[in-house]
Amino acid sequence: MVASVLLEIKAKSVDKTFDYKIPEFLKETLKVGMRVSIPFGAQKLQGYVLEIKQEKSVNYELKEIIEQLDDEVILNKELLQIGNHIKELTLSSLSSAYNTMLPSALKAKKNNKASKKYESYLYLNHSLEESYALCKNEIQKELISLFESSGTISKKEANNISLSAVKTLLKKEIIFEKQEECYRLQIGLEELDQKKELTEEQKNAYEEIIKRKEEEITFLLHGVTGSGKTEIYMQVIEKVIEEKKQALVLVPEISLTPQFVQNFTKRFGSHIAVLHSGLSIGEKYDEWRKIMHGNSNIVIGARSAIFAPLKNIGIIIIDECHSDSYKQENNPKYHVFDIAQFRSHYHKCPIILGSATPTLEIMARAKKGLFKLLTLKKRAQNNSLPTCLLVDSKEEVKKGNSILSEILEQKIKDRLEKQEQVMILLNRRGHSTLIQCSACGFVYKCPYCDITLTFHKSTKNLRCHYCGYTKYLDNRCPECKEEALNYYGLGTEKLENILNEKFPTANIVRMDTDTTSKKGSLEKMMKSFQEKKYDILIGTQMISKGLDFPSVTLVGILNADITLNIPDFRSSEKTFALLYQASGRAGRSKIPGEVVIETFNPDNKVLKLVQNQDYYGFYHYEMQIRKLLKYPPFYYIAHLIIKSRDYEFAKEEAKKTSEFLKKNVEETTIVLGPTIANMFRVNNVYHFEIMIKYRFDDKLKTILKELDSMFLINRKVELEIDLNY
DNA sequence: ACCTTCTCCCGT
DNA sequence: CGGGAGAAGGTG
Repeated sequence: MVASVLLEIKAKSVDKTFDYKIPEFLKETLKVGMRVSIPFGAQKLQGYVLEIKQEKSVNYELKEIIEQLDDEVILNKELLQIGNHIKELTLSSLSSAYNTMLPSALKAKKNNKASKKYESYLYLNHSLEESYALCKNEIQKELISLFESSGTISKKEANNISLSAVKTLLKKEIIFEKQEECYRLQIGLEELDQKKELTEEQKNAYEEIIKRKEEEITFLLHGVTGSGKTEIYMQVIEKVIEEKKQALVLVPEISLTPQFVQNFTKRFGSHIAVLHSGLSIGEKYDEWRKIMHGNSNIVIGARSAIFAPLKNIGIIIIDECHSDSYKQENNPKYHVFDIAQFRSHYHKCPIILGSATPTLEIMARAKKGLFKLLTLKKRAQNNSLPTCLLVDSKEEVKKGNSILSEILEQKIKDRLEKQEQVMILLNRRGHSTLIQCSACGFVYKCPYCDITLTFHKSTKNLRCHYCGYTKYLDNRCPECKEEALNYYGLGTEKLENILNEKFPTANIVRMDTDTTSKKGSLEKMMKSFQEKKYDILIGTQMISKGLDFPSVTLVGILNADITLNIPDFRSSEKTFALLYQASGRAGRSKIPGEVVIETFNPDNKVLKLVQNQDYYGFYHYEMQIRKLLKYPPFYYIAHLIIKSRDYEFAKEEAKKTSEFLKKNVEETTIVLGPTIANMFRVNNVYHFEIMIKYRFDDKLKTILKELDSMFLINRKVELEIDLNY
């Protein structure tokens, strides 16, 4: 017997299967979808068995499989198909598709040796009554009583009660111990919550979804911030679970998982699995196996959780569906929604897209009738949306308030006195983003990328936010040796220092990737803020979406222009969503909320629309622009990056690529570029980009595939294709 | 991905 | 003609 094996190498040059002989001792156990270890040239590699057949397809002797690496199938039929789907959608290699779908414990890297964890469990040798009778004292009886509910207890737990009693019972063979697989992650059990009464609007949405719960259909649940989308999700899930099906819930950021997990455990108890990048390799592996073995009926997680190996999905929920975190930045550049659609078709179940600010693409499809639109116009407890104030930073600078406007400072003071909470959004981490010597004009830049270095005060170093280059900062200018460095550009770290000076009695916490990278720190901060141990929460965009802190009555947004000025056709949309979402964190209980937005462009149309919380105003305004400039949703965009360490080479290849495309695409397709990419030099690699705008072009994919294979020949230059730009 | 073979250029 | 560097080719 022969196995076709796909190597676990992401490179496209080996993206095909190789045949191996199945040795006698594996004939019974080896199945399609398992990993094996195989000889490949002079190396020993890992691969996935994609096919098992009787005869080999080449006319020479085959090498034998060395070892079977799994005792169960890890790529079932559906996952195998999803891999092929990703390959087609993104033009990536099949191997890189499977690679992103599986937890890293199942990959061949050196540093992820997570194995199954075993723990000792105790069992009774006799019936409960007999066991009680055999006991010599009360402590032993107490131990026996622990077996009443489930028939087994962990030895660790038992030892905590009485080490000696456990020993005695074991010795007398009243109980025995057995090693069993266990799961590392322990989700704290909460007291169960009752479900909430739905409002009229919520009930309508709920019923629409339930009516079509066996169908392959996408709902867009468009509800203002605080309209109670989560409650609808939970009641739909309840229905799904009743029918012995499972729910897949996706959240955009790890910052949102603690809140979701807490709410869901309160409602549904313990059969919840969590998958996100905050877990250790071992924990992720355990959660994955828990799902694979059918031991959880709700999965909550970030992007890659869309691949959770559930076998009978009843509902897929993509919360805050506008978030760009649902698109993977590196290869394969897939979008979660495309995978969700595949699984929705496979399991015949609905998808719910939830958001207060759907992207134009999503809303346009809903308006066209491709998605079923469900709208929630009111906040759930009937409290009003926050009032919103635009402050002109130019005027403030004139008054000498370079960072906090007078009015925002006033309002913060007021909330502190009233013991209400404040959130401040500043979408830039670090201390200062520009360090310049005032004596000679020297500016610190990354030696490998075209970007200024950001100063991080707590570690007293300068960092490149692109390639990770780090350098200790001396107070002396490296050029003229003067001690005259000036710190420009505001980041969250500096803001924290300033607020601490201005409000010395307030407790302030900062949440960004720098303060939440340590395991569990995010959960801790969230909990402390929820318990009002802090008065002010400072954060980057990770605090903007979905969080529900009822005591927050004031939201301040500093330097709202940061996102607006990014050179990207989606910058308006991103700014609108970010600011609207952040505003929505205010006034989520009885006390009405207020929002203060500081900007250098108070007359900007997008900011005005945020101020009025006018989603449809923004939608119609931005749709006109997109139509005029031929951007999505009116045109699709394919985006190419040509990169090389050799500047001239990259430039030349990019030019040739563009010419090739222009010659071959449909007449209605527009090829723009090559131009210097946004981040032109990263890690000393030069980037050029080409943008392809198209509406109907059946040939395009074939052309791009051809182009891709042409680039394989030359190893000095690389082509990256993004079909869902 | 990695190992082997091929090719080209320079040196004595 | 040997040696070193770098590109090209192949792996079942």
